[in-house]
Amino acid sequence: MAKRKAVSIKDVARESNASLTTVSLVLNNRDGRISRATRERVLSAVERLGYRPSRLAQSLQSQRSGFLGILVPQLRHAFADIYFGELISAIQETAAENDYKIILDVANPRYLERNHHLELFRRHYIDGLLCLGVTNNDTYLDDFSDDHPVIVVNNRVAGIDLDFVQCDYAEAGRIAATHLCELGHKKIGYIHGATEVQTTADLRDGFEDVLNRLKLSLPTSRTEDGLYTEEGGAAAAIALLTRDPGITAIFSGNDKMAIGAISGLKQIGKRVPDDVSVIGCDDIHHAEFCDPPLTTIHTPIFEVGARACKLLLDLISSKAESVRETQAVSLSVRKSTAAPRKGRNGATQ
Amino acid sequence: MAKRKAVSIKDVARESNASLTTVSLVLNNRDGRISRATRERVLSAVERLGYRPSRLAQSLQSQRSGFLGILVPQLRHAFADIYFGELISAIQETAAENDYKIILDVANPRYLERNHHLELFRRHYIDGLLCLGVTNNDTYLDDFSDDHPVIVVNNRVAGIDLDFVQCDYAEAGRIAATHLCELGHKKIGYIHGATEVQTTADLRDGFEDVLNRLKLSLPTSRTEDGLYTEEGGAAAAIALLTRDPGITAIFSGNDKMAIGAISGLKQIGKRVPDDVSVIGCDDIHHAEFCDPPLTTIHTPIFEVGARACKLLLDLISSKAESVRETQAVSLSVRKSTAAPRKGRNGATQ
DNA sequence: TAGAATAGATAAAACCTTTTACCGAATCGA
DNA sequence: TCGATTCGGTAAAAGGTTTTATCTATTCTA
Repeated sequence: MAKRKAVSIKDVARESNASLTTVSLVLNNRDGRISRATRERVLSAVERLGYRPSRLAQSLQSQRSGFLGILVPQLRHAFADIYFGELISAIQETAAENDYKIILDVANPRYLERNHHLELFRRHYIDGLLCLGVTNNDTYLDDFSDDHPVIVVNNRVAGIDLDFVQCDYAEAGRIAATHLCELGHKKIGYIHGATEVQTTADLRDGFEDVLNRLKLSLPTSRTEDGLYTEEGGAAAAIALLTRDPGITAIFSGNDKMAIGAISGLKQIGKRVPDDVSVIGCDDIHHAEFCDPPLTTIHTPIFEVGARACKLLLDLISSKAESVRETQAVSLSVRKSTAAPRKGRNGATQ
Repeated sequence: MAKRKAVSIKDVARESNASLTTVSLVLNNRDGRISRATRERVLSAVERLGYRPSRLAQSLQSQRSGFLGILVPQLRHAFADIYFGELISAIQETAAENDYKIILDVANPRYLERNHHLELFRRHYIDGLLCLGVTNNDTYLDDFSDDHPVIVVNNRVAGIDLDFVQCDYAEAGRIAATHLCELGHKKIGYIHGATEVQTTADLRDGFEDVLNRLKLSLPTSRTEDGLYTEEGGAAAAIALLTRDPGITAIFSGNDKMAIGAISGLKQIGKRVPDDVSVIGCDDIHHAEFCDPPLTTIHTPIFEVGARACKLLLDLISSKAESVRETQAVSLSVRKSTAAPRKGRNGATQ
């Protein structure tokens, strides 16, 4: 691993009998002031030496790093999560198309305590930041001053005035409720994720909204925390059905928990959708391949990621002042929901 | 977004009536040459001004970027894949512990054609590179010269002499074959992933090795490509059983395809494991929550990622010269494998 | 008290670009 | 032929660090 010294613009200048400036001008195509002969001489020297400008020096000079940061929360192996993966894919693709590179950071307590999130800007690591998996407890978002381009992706933070791009989770809740009610369900259980996530609150609001309008309530006895995980979803479903065997349908705050719920229901001898319907939210790739294939609300996660990245770039280049966008969602009907069986239909209990 | 000028070391020097050098010396704790009084004066100015050294300037000076690159292949939404996610989690965690940050790049054809992978080093983006999801077709790996720290993660490349950290896939194949044979299976199908991946070849070699030793062959008729996806796994399982209904067990090159295979088998009325046993490889988190829970080979992916990152850092700091490591794998028995039913046991066909 | 040693601080070079301001030579108009 | 353009090119500053070599007091030794 012997580091041979990197070739710099000086070497090119010497090799081509031109000045530093001339080389730089040629390379950056600054107005056509350089003669054809000189240009070719420089270019051939560049080729010969294999010269490539140092991005460190360029960034230092231009005061732009060319990096975008992605900040994800600390979860069990954060990046192994399909939801974050999808967002990150979208962001990196969009960034690459615009000649930006992506830096990945995990906002664990130690990280925040040491103000590493602020260092990101202060020490010129990045030109803009995308925050994923944010909750209402993430007060560190308040630290970012107005002149730091920051966008919250697929979420909002109650009480903090930040730019965001999100899906319409209130509408998602309404669609799920409407679907189940139209099938004839009356006693519907709800498995929720972390309540400190704003979109989770939106989802529930939309869901309850429709239920209330139809005079169907959502008592806390039909509500369980599924911890956003498969295990949690399974446990929640079992708890719900044990407490209230009259439940004929379950709405789960995400697909992971929905898949867990189906597995939990099977464990206690319930068939899906014959005995209990299950509807999820997200439409992860895997949803199509469970047994039964999962009916769910499709949320355009990839598009949200791509859009957030694009708008962040606009923020950086001052093409935009403020970003607040909400994307439409839709129902994706598969095999995990059906009409309740006659005779068990709510009235039994 | 009015950018107020960032405070530099010069400002601190002025504010504290000291020279640039003194400030730098204080900040970097260079030998105790600075008097207590001066040190405090400087530190208080730093505090007052909120000064943080520019990492661009530091990197330019030190010729170390403080970044590690992760290069992943272009797949459908690469980062949404659990396998890559797990590796990336491990790498980012290890990097952060060592004060390195992670840059994410996707090696699509355009990227490689423009030699962006070489620019990574030449233009001082990164100090070292980790290549994920590499195949034997990835000749671009040959471009990296000896003085560029590069490690291939959980793979090798036939014919190219590169550093790597991997799981013992040959052993994984042997374990799977042994498990199925011990249960009494004779006609075993095999769903493979991309044949251009070296570890896939290792896996098959180990698998066939045991089969051959027991005088059980693996004819091509019992072999199908599952494309590494759930859909592919489902289609492959259906194809296998259609072609040879006597098959009583299937070994799948990864868990995703195994889960797809189970779903495919159900579609054609086969029960798992009653009619057909299925064993996977990887032990992804989800494997525990399928129906039935998947028997699989546990590969320590997270550890491989962490180890690869650690060794890359050793390479960078010249603590290591060359890296070649193979991690042990183990059998994780769940509910998707069982002894074949009497009377259908191979002899039928 | 002269000379040496030491403590404390600094000027300047180096890292590598881009950009501004300037200079000399050739060309042009009158 | 003189003055003004234009053309081709360059020196130098700026961007923010770290480090080396150097300088000036002060204290110590003989």
